[in-house]
Amino acid sequence: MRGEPLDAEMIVSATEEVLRRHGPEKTTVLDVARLLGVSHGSVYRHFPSKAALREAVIRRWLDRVRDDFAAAVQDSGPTPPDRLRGLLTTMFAAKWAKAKEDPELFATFRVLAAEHSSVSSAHVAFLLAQIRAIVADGMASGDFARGEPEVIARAVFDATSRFHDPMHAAEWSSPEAQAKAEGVISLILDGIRAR
Amino acid sequence: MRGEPLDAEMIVSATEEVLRRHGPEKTTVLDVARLLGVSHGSVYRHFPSKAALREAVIRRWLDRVRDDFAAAVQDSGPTPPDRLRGLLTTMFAAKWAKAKEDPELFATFRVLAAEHSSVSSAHVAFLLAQIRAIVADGMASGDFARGEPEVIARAVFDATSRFHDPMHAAEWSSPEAQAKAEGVISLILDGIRAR
DNA sequence: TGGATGACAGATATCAATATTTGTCAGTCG
DNA sequence: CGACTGACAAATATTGATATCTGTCATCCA
Repeated sequence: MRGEPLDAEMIVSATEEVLRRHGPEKTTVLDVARLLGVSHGSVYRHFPSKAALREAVIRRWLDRVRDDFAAAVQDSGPTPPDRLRGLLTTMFAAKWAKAKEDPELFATFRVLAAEHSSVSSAHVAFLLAQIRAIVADGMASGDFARGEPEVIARAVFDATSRFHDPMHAAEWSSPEAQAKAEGVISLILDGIRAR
Repeated sequence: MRGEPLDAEMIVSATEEVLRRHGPEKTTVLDVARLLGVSHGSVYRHFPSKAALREAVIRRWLDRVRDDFAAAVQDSGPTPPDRLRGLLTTMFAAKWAKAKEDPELFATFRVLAAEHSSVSSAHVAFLLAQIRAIVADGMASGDFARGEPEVIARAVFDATSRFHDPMHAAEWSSPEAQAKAEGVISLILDGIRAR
């Protein structure tokens, strides 16, 4: 029935497709197997449980978001303040665009991310590291006031939750969202700038 | 069966009681009428719909929160930076305490607040006004950098969403919550301080 | 021999029949 | 008279009988 041999990657792709079509509530292992033209027993040969399969899907999804984001962030500006502003702006824009273009799919991945919090913690850790790197640079160059980069990066992340946490996705379509984000970014940049 | 005449206030209190006992999903107008010893038709004499009744409940609840909060905020400190820190700290502490002491009831009011967004917008407007007053004072006294108090207050409010928005209540019980809040408050205070 | 299958038990979801609730209003009673 | 009642239609929720799904495993077959 199929030419290729069945592997984990194929199963994850098929699961993503079913999730896209039916949403997180209605996707069953049986649907995934059906799409692949195999029995559901075969899926269980590659993943120990439905939960593990869903976790693999959200992990791959977040890995792709990470790669896209890393690519988009390259060229922000020369000085740390500009780069931090660029990083945050890019981060918000990327999430807002995804949420807007396909709200259903975005909600689906939000459910999966909530289900597998350790995977999303890793994603948060990555974003935090990006911020911390710029903060540390800025402290070294004298653009930012000295302090603990880890702590400052965390504060920047927390202060901007409203603009990057998927929990707030419903607010992102509001017309003031952009202005609010800029207000908070400016406040933060003033907060960490050297005096 | 009852000594007192039936009025809107009694009905709101009874509704609050039923909500406390059964949660928002399971409270019916019939339950409320039963608790009061009247027919449900009598309730409809005072409120045009179940939604209007629920709105009255959330409005009274938020009015009480506002009064408690206004009382608690009186004595924060002499200078605007101290007062702003005090205001935010008090605001977070008040909400965190409520959420911790009775999470079910807190969740109930969260549902009602989401249902009647205009009522909660009014509450947000009150909190914003409190922040704006201190920000404006600080600008006048020279403690804070000059700017548009309205805009700055909004940025302060948005940057601290994570610590006051009931949406994030689940995170408030985490041990790092306090430290995160302090990190963001410090960042903000540095951001608005005069240079 | 090792990946794939499908029958199976227990858990979960679906669906239609039934019961409850919302909101109205003509009528009761103090 | 005017606050209150309770019968009622339409909307919504509950229930329990039925169907589907998850996860296991003895068996198949390439």
